[in-house]
Amino acid sequence: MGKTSAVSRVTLKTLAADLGLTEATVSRALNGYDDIAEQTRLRVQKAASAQGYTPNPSARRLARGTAEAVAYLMPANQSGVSDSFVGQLLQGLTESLSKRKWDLLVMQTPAAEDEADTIQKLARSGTVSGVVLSRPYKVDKRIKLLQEARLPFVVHGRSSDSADYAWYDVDNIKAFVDIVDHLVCLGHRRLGYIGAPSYLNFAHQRMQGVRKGIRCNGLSDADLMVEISEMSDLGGEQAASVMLDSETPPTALICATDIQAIGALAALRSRGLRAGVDVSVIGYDGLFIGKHSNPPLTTMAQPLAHSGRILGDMLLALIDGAEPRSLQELRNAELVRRMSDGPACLSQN
Amino acid sequence: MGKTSAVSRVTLKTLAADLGLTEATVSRALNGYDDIAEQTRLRVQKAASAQGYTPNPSARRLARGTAEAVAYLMPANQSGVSDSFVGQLLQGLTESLSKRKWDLLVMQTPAAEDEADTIQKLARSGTVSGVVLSRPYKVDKRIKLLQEARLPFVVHGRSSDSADYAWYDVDNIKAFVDIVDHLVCLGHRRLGYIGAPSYLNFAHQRMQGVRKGIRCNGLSDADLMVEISEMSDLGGEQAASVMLDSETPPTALICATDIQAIGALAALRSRGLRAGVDVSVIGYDGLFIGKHSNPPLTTMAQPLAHSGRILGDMLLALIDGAEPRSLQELRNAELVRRMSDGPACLSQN
DNA sequence: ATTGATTCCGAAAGCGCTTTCGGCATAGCG
DNA sequence: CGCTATGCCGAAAGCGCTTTCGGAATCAAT
Repeated sequence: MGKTSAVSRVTLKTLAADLGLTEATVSRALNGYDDIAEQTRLRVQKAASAQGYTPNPSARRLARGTAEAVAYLMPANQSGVSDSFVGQLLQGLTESLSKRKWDLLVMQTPAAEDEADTIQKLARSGTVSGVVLSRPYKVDKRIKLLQEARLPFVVHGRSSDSADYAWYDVDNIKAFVDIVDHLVCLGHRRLGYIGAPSYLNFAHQRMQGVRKGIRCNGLSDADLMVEISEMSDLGGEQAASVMLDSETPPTALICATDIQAIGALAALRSRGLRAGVDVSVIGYDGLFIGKHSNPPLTTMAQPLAHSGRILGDMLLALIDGAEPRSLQELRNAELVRRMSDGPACLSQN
Repeated sequence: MGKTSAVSRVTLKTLAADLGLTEATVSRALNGYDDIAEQTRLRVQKAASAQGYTPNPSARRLARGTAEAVAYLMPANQSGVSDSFVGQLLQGLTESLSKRKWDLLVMQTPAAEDEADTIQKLARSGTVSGVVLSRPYKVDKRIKLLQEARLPFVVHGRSSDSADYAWYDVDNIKAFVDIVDHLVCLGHRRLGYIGAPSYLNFAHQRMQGVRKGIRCNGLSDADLMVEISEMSDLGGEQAASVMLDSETPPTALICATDIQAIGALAALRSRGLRAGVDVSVIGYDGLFIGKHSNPPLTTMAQPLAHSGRILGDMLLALIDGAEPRSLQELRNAELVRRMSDGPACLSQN
């Protein structure tokens, strides 16, 4: 009862029998071998589509020894706020994979303990012939495991040692240097940085960018106040509060993510400070929602429009034998000025 | 070169050889058959984990005749704004499925033309043993196709005829009746409704809810102004603009989704109108971002915290043979009052 | 000691498909 | 007309696993 359809499947065997041919011949006819008479090929194709034949993927994969599928390793849901980019990424991935009619699996790497186990299983079982990994850690065991397992993979982002694998990333350092440049141009000299936990490599990179920007602009570490918070609006709000309530509050707040920046805006509002006038706030991500925050958020927008497709294409190339090192793509983020930044408020100096 | 690892896989055969047993015995030992001596079972399990044996899923699926996988049919990306709930849903689904170690595939139903084809292929190929469908249309061909294919499925939402399949949905009608009630209580008598395309059934339901609320409160159709827009901030803004610029603008705007509501807020601002004071705006979804809009958005929050897990559990139950009709769950949305609603502004009457 | 019931494992078939190999035709050549 | 090429298809093995069936031990019972 229930289990599976009572409808008799149409298999190669039944098809072949119907046509008076062998399974082998039908298979080759359908798979474009050139030792099949054009006429029979047509006959077979017609019958196949007429009877609605669809090859059983398990059988084909078993026989071919290939998975015809890749896995996307979802980032663990940090602090409640589910990542809105996941949907976009998946969409691009499916697009890319559908060209070969491959399947896309999504999995979550479980607790750190089981990480190794899970990935090794994934590799050894041959469930997939490739993996897309999102948001790597600074040192990411999963990457090492994938390398050891010789399972092709591409990373959305980079870990600290990114030389030997394929990745697609945004130049976080440059992005945050640019932010600092921008703020210094506006006259800001005391900056605050609201960072994210630095085991996430992008967070580390962004922090590096800020420090580099400070140096390049002739400022010193004393001019930079740093607070690390979790990646949520509340985290950003708390971090901003700490800085704003300090003795010499910064005149500009740089945030590792838009979510935190939006929290920072709330902190400003609750203190009667006007973002973009009294204190500048700049975020990173280019989230849609920044357009509607109060005030609209100035942000570094990262290009992730086609990242899913790009990652998918990279992975396919990799599986086809391309060199991982030849598949490394670095994009630039772009400053989107809205209303939360402005010239340094001199009265505060 | 590339393709697959050169590392010799450990299969049932090698394992069996190592142990001096038959593949059959090893298989049964690993799969909990009770005709295996406890002692040998232990021996086998030890060797298996020591050598890192992981069964080839394709082979197992082929032999067992079951897919051990389900598919999630992503909603087509309406108008650019990718749906943030997808990530959350997938997380819940993977959780639920991991209990059985099943795989989760994500696919997109392609253009309407290929819909039938795609679903029939999905069913006939036996790629998956179940499907989760999101955001159905008012009349949804996919549902009929899944029924005909006798492929177990659960729907996140409902189509117009929801009697015979399993679903998990929010009571949209009640939610919007409640919104109308709330606004009428606040003294509003001229309402505007910013709806979504009604081929999406939830949009249809919400519209019904509004109309019902109007009737129940003794108002007439003349008291309701309706604009349908696409589900985006711009759509909402345009729809709101039309209504606000009309001869007798409504004193309250009900929006089918938060995204549109946020657009409506923008329309208010650009006209110098204060949301919650001059005009009330209420959205639906309970999106996180509404907390930070300008002003914070009053909204009907739908419970989707565990929807993924619930849908997954439902699907598994269904595959186990449960009656679809016994797997229908209706939840209620909850009004979250923030700052965008308030008493009707009498001066406008 | 003989019988019948248990316990445990091996043998074998098969899931649906792919792919190599060989063989029978037919066509082309001298 | 005999020869080698070529075109086209069938036979068969095998991918790695599951599952039914039967048989060889071991045990308890008479």
